[in-house]
Amino acid sequence: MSRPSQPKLTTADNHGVSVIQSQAHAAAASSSLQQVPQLVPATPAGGGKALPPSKMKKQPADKDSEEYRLRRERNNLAVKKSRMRSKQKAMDTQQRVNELKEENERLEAKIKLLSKELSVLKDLFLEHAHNLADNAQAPASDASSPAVKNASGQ
Amino acid sequence: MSRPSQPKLTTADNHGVSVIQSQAHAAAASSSLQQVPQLVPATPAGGGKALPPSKMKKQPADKDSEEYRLRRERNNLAVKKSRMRSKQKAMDTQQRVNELKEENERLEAKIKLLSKELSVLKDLFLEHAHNLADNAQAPASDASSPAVKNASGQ
DNA sequence: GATAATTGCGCAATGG
DNA sequence: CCCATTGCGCAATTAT
Repeated sequence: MSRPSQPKLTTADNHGVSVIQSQAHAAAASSSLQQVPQLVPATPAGGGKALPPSKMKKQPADKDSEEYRLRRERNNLAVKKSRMRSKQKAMDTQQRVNELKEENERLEAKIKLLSKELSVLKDLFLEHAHNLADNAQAPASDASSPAVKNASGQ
Repeated sequence: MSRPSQPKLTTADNHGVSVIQSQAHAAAASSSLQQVPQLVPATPAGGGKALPPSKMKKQPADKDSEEYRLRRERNNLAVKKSRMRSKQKAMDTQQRVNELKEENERLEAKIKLLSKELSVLKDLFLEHAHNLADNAQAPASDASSPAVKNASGQ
């Protein structure tokens, strides 16, 4: 699922199967399903007005009709477009996931770093606090007393 | 290995005559006629077939064949399954995006918090350092540290 | 080689 | 009315 090979196709006559248009039947298959042809509510003649909210069935879609063919083609185009978009969107979403994952890792790393820094600073603070306490208890020496001595307590 | 397919004209422009897929359902709705002219070589007689690199056309897929119908049905099932999965996957991906977004926000908030904490601690540190310096310079005063001004930055 | 999975495409119904 | 979406089937390809 990685190489969208081109859907190469050829002319209509290379496979013995492709049939061209001009087939005005909507037949139901034998066992399975198939769409159903519908009755024809005649042709809307005249000014084509007066369309009550009744059940109005569409004509069986004259496959030969120029109109029909035209609409079909347009729709096919629209379908193609829509599907393309859909696919594109999916890919974009996938990419978004990747980006977010990356971002996530970045943030996680940053958090780790900050935590570390914080931890160090806190330790320093505690150390200082102890020093101060010591100094308060034994304010004899004037300066330069980084050496830790007291080791009692908990 | 994989040979790139041939160029397939899929231009989104107007095709004069659209080639409809093989939809040669011969069955009629009203006037049922379940007789489809199928020209099938039937069972290959004779021994082995020597079909060298020639053009061998597939048979027009006998639509009436039980075999055919069976395969179609299976394929339809497979198709449905495949599409379902595809759709599901897309949804999952979308959801993943949402989750990651949330997670990111969470992390971002945490970073903000940690940064704040760090900033405070650093300020405190600087303050202390200044106090110490002051004490060293003027060790005569008692214990009245004036609020030091300081502006740390990042 | 057979079967299952994918993929492109067209049709029709339905929703804007 | 036109376009967009969507479910569905067919057939060709590809993967197992």
